[in-house]
Amino acid sequence: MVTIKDVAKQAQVSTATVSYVLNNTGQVSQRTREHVLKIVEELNYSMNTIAKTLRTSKSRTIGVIVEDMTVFVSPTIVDGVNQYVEEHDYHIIFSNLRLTQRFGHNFEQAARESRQIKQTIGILLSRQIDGIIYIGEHSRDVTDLLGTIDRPIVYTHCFTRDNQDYSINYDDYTPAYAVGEMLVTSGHRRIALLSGLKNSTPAMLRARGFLQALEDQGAAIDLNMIKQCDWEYESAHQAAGELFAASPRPTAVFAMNDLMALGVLDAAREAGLEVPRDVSIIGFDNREISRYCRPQLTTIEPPYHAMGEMAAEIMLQMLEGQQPQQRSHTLDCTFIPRASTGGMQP
Amino acid sequence: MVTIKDVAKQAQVSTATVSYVLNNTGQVSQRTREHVLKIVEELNYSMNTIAKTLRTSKSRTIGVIVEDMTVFVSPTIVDGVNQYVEEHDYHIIFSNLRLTQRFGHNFEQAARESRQIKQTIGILLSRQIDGIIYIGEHSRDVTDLLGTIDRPIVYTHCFTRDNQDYSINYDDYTPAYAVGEMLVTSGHRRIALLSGLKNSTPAMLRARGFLQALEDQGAAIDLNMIKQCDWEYESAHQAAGELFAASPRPTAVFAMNDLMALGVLDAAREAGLEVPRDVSIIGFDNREISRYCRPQLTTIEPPYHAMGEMAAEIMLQMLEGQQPQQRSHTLDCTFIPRASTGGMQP
DNA sequence: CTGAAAGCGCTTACAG
DNA sequence: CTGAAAGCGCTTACAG
Repeated sequence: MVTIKDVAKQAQVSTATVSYVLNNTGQVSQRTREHVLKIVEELNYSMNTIAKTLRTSKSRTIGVIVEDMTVFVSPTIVDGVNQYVEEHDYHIIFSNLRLTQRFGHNFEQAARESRQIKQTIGILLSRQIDGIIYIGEHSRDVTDLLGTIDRPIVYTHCFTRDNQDYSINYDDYTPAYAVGEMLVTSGHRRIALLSGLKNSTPAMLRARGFLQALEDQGAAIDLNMIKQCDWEYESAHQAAGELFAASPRPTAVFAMNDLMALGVLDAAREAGLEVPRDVSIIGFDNREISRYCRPQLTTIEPPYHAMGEMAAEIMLQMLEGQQPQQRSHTLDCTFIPRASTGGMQP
Repeated sequence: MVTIKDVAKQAQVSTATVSYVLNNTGQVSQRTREHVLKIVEELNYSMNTIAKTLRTSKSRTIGVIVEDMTVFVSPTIVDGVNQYVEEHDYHIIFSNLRLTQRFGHNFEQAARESRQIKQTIGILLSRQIDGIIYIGEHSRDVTDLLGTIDRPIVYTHCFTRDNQDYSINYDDYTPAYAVGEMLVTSGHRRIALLSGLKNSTPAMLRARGFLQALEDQGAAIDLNMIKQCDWEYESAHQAAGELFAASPRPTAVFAMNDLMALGVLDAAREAGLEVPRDVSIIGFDNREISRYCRPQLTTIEPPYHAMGEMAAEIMLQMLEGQQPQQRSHTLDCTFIPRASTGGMQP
């Protein structure tokens, strides 16, 4: 391995000078600089970042902790983080908690296992990461999960109580409001809502936005048309079956995610209803399946990539010594209109 | 930051002794050991891995290069790697080439951009990674893409010429053979094959296995029933449309991936054919969509997680100084029977 | 503009 | 069984 010392000897200068040239610090004459650079080239010198880190105690490495890599949101967020940091000459050291795989969706249990999380953090810290980006599997309160850490943390796809920390999430309320508004203005009056688990923040926000839109539009809210489901296909399939069997049945259904919307789609088919002629269906997430089911599903796309980028951006700002003003960021979703929605026939 | 020196002073021993205790090396009396450990605890000492790496030039960190994180195979493979290395007290430093996003599927271009890959590797190397695991976006020859590196490399979901290097892939031939065999034995005689791009290794192997099975079963191979597609929905949708319009039409279609199988599914519906009564359809990949389309798709699941684990296993073996015998590993796929296939009515 | 030297936090022959 | 000391490859006041 060729070191700065080899370069210095070969170039007949001190290691200090080589270091100055390499880092563009200090005052070095143009002549010396070029000479050193030539030798660096000749010797094919490559910096030992580890040594630099030990000396400067800056690793230019961000620890990225993802609750579960195999959940569909994770790769895109990680990709966003990765893209941003690489553009700024940082790197990522990666830890996958595998929370879902270990504990299923029993997050109470997982919370108790925060010991494991703390251990993971300890390991990352021992590698002198400059900060931590924590990527939640679903948007929820993770206060106290990580413990106190004397380094910058940015949360994304999750948050902490009272915005103690920096967090990047997306806006659930507005797109749900838009869906409600859109359905009413296109003539629907009997609109059903299939909710995710009720203790979930996104479910709450989406319900609130949706119902507010109905109210603002002067549309009656029929409590029988609001069904509590669990984010999964089957619960929605069953609930929609009941809705479609009732009389009068809904002419539009907003399911809080694409999986549930698929359940609705199948229930409609089984009830002999045609989509969107007889019933409009809207999902949330813009998962791949929403493009390949028939008819294609109108849905809402959360800005996962942008969340990753922004988490990285805020992190690097902090590492440059800035104190970003706003703690909590909420990015906009995109409405994806497809074939599963249509206006009511007059 | 509390260092080994602080511990040594507090414990009234030398830093050497502390190091011996921490690493379970050298001969330390039980008494001293316990005392040191107690101080370590009290001071909440945590190792500076960077310093250790500088000293030992072993970072216990693997560089993982993934061609594209957002391609569906990647998260699972990464997860496998990550799980294995963490269980063995290694870590991952992560780089995403974003090849598809930058160059689309124009891999000739991408190959020329191997300069960028080499730069990425340079950066990883400067961080003193112990080895590199390279994860391809699709199974293909990546010889010379990385250049020469004086550290262990393991390729997965791709390979190099003549098995120069260690590589982990899955077996394309056998499951394709099994599909052909299964279709013939369940009574099908007119069986269509929708191929991926012809210059692709998996497409070639799957075709070979499939056709061999037909031949071994004594089933006639009708060249009109073999269609060259491009892995995407639309090409398969169109090809299947033509197949179903012809007479006689196929009673079974093997599409080389799930996306194409969906195209076949839609073409069947449009042709008024019921699946599987009128036509059986089989895909490949076991993507999420294959479970949510109707009818659910019979398909084949490649062992992505196991590939990641095995890549990591081979890597760690090399890092422990072993020379694993076998260079090229081929793991088995799993057949996933679902509702889109059925036997021929007699 | 350049160099000598200390020091980042560890490990490891070596001596005792 | 334990300690003194060199050294991993860098950076950075400081002196000149």
